[in-house]
Amino acid sequence: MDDQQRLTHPSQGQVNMSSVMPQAYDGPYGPGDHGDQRKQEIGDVLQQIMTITDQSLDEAQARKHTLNCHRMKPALFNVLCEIKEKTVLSIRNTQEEEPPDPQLMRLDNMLIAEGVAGPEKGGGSTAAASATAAASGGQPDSAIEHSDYRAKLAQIRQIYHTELEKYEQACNEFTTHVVNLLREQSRTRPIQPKEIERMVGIIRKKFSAIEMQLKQSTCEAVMILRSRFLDARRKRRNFTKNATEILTEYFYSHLSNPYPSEEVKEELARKCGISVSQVSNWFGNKRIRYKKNIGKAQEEANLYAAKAASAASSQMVTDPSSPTGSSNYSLPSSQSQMAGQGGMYMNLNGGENYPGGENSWGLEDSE
DNA sequence: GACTATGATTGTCA
DNA sequence: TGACAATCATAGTC
Repeated sequence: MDDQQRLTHPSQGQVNMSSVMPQAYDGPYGPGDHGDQRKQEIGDVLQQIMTITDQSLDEAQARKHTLNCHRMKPALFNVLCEIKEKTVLSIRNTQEEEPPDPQLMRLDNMLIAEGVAGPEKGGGSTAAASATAAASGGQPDSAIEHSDYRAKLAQIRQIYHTELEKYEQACNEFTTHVVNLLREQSRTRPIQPKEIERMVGIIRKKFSAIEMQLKQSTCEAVMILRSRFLDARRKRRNFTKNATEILTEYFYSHLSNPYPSEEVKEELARKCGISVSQVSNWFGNKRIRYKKNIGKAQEEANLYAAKAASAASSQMVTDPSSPTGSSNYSLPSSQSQMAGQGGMYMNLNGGENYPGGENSWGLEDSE
């Protein structure tokens, strides 16, 4: 039996589309079988459905009850089922599992990495702690800023979780509400469990879009916080006068070979209260800037030479056995003596131990 | 606000 | 991988 036949054939016990259409209706029991009366009844039922939303809740409940008990209800329900069957076909295949949103995954990963989402790790910013430590080299200032950063991050974390909780709660409430509504409606119109699932899916999708916005703005907030607190360039602090003094002294007392070993760098870092990489940076910058501005550097070198010489002479008075008084480091013997006597610095003008002279840190005769 | 000093970063090279 | 050179970005000074 084809569709057309089925739709118009009354013997199957089905009420078809045409049965609710007055112009095509012959009555479920055949033509002339009180057709007009039944048409009227169905018309009434439909009218009641159309007006049900305008009525008060109690009234509507009562009407709903009447409708449910109506003898034509199963027949009408079948019609609706049939219509549904036809229309749902088009959406049936649209519910395939979607892959996880890469953008959402990226946001999630970032929030976890930053300690905003996921389990709280040591104040919510282990990553921040390591980043700060690396950037600051353990300066006292950084401790204050670090705790400040942690506090702000914890604040962001708290807001994020509060908002997320709110969204989830609202989503659950709304979903429950809609599911209940659909279940209730399923008594008067055909609603399959799959449709309810689909509706739940739609709601969840809408809420996850809101959630994504929340995650996005949280990420932005963390980025701003990070750039404000952790960007090393932004938080550049000049070294203490003492630290600069120590480094400069070492530089000029090793001018023929201003390349401290790792051990010396560590020692300098410890004395200056900075990191080894900062020491490396400092020497890198110093060497380049020394070369670039040799005239000015010589002035500075002579200043340190004079200082070293006076220190050495006073050392000689108090401890004549000491070979050097200018440096706290275990200098190579020749340099120590030169530095102790101010010889190396004086040689600057003679062009022997600085890049402007014969030794341009080619390192062949650095020691 | 302009200018300089300076610590840090980045890209290149040996 | 360390050094160098260029550059950035902030601090400090005038």
